[in-house]
Amino acid sequence: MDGYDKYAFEPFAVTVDLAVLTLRADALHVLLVERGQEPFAGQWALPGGFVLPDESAERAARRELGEETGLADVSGLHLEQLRTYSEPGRDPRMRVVSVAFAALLPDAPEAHGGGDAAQARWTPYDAARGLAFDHDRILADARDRVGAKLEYTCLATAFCPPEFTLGELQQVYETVWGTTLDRPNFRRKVLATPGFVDAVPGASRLTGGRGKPAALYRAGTAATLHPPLLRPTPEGRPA
Amino acid sequence: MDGYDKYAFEPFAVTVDLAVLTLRADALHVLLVERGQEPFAGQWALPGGFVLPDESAERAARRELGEETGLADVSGLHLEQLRTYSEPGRDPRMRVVSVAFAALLPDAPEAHGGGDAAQARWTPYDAARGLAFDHDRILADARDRVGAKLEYTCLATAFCPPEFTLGELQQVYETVWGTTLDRPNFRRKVLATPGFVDAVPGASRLTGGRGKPAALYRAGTAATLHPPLLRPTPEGRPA
DNA sequence: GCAAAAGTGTTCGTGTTACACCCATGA
DNA sequence: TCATGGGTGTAACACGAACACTTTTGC
Repeated sequence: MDGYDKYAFEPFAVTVDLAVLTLRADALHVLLVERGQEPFAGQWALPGGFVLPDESAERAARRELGEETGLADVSGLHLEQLRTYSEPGRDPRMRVVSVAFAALLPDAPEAHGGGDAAQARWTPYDAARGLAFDHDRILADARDRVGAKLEYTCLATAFCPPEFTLGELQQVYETVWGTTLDRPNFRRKVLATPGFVDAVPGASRLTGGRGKPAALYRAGTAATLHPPLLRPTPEGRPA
Repeated sequence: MDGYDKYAFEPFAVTVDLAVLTLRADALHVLLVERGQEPFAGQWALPGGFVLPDESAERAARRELGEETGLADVSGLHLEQLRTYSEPGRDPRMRVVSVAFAALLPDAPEAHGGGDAAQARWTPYDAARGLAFDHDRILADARDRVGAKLEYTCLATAFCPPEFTLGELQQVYETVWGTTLDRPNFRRKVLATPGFVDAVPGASRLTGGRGKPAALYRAGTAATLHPPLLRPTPEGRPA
């Protein structure tokens, strides 16, 4: 920004909105809160709140994440800034600029509703329509971003518990992308990427009740995938 | 955001910062303005300004882009939201939240300095250090984003004039990435991607003074590249 | 033994890489 | 005719897709 007319600025409210995503029963779920007052009273919305005077948007997002999920420690969770929504009419009351974030959780504690929200609920992504404000759009952007970043980053481990099987990791990809992947090829691809996952020596876990127990892995230190793990059916090809 | 304590918000100034990028003499250049007042008086900074009460950040960015570059029509230029910078101390005067954008220009008009800025200048990317505020960081983020998007989108044409040769398009990649590419392979890759470029029938242009005139192309309608055009030396591999 | 899930091996085709080579133009 | 840049051809190779097969567990 520049410094001319330093006091000729228009006051805005700055908030954060969170698309808190997790995987439950092999389906993408998002944390929604029920609005208690107008506008959009009774409707569902993404959790969020004001950015306080002494904190950054990132800090505000992490604070809200802790309040809304009820988790004791949210410091390790993946939080990603999506973009900022600033259309003048997006909040009917006043001029509100909102910095949107996506948060990725390994597993979801069922009980919540802490913080400001009267009621909070995990909702399947496909059922989360008709949200307050422009939250439908924010949620769709969050899913797009996460889906795209699975291709070229190690983000998928953010949906997994500290120790996980390759089958669970594959489920993350299949659930977010809505596709199926070839298990042998997926396995090779992941293991061939140094730093994506680290094997837990000797550890294994029975997954489906039957079958061979799967070896356990931890998230590695790598952040990006080279070469990327591309989706089977690319959609972005306008004739 | 939620609606509780609807008037208990802290007023923020909201601004936009622009990393206006172009290619001059086969080098990435960025548009900088010289600050006339404190803080950072006399230092160079990215152009930008306040978001007005009735406009979105995107509209503000495009307005500033027109003012700073002096171009009559900026409606066709590529403008991309990078992220929002909201650290409490980033502006010593007050609480300023800034939405950063990258703008890509095909060619740069030399004369400018319109708008608010006392002086504006195209600066080679590598020479643009020591900027005011956190603009070093914003500029670096802009370059990273643009470099990454060249891999999997058709963004490169945004640096080219309406009609361009494949050699010029290749120069975009080589300049932004700082690498060299194999010309025959680059050519095939681009032409094999439907919608990336459309041939201008019969048209050709002499490029280097000598040599065979190159065929001309226009930007196509496709937005993404499948499969992507990966950089020769991937850097994001923490071992 | 059978079903189910993990893990291994192998083939085949596509796409990238690395070159050699030809074409058209200005000096 | 030479230098320069555009354009074509092609063989080698790597990678991913597809699928058969083995292993280990619970019932």
